[in-house]
Amino acid sequence: MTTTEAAAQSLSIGEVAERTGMSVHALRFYERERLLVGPVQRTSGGRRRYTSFDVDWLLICVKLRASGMPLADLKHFAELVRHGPGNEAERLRLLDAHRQRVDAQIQALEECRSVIAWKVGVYAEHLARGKARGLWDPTT
Amino acid sequence: MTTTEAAAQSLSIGEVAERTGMSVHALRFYERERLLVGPVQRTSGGRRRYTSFDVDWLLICVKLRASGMPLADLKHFAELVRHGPGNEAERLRLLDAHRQRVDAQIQALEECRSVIAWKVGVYAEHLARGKARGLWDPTT
DNA sequence: CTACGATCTAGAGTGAGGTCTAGATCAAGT
DNA sequence: ACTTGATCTAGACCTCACTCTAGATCGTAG
Repeated sequence: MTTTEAAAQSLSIGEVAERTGMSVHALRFYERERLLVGPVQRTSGGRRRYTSFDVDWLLICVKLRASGMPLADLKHFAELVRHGPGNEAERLRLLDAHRQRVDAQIQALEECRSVIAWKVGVYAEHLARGKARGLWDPTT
Repeated sequence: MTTTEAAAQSLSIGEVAERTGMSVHALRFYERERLLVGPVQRTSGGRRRYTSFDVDWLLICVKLRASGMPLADLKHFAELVRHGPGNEAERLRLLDAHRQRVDAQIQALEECRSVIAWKVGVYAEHLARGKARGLWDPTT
């Protein structure tokens, strides 16, 4: 076996990049910016070793980022978790506020979608009816 | 009456900013970047006068941007419309590709939403059951 | 005529979120 | 020992989409 044996317990930065879809650059950047709950462990040689907790946290980060949470909020959330139990109410507020923003975003996107779909329909119909007929309103 | 009389036909940049939700800076920027279909008309004094076509186009731009279309694609779309009839098939392709991206984005957001909602539930339950109990998995 | 706000231009600056580079070090295979 | 590829650090650099600045001009109200 290769590194896969020890990997059950800890992963290299490259392996974590693969599993999370982040780049190794981004992983180092996140650590520098204190976006992780704890500092990442190191081998005697100075290489990072990520635990499955780290990976789980990163997977959550990926979801939060994908849904538009700014890094500042992510950092705040990481700080809360870092300070341990006792601030769950604030974590809840943070996440719930974000959930509401995501809901709003989905709504907005669905509205955009229908506008776009309508325009797609206009073009499709235009093409179906045969090409180029005189006055073609560029805004429709 | 103020400017509202002539405004039925053409609007100042400030009025357009109000109606589209864009800033006057952004409006000038869009023009410089050739994101509008035509050049904006000017008064003898050099002030911009926007037609209702311009405004309609800008409202479409706003929707496309809000749904994540990059300015480069918007520019391409503007070019196609600028070159008049004959390229409707390409316009259709462009818009339809974007619609598909929007669909994917909505799907992704809904997935994020459910992950977040689940975590919100975890915190809510934790709080409901009374505070701080020993081993609290920071990743859940 | 004077003020004053809105607009003009060219170009510099901003903030978010990474991404890349250089030069060194580590670890594994042969 | 040598080669190769992954990783290390600090810090420069990048793209995107605006946003702002300075200094001039326009246009309207008083």
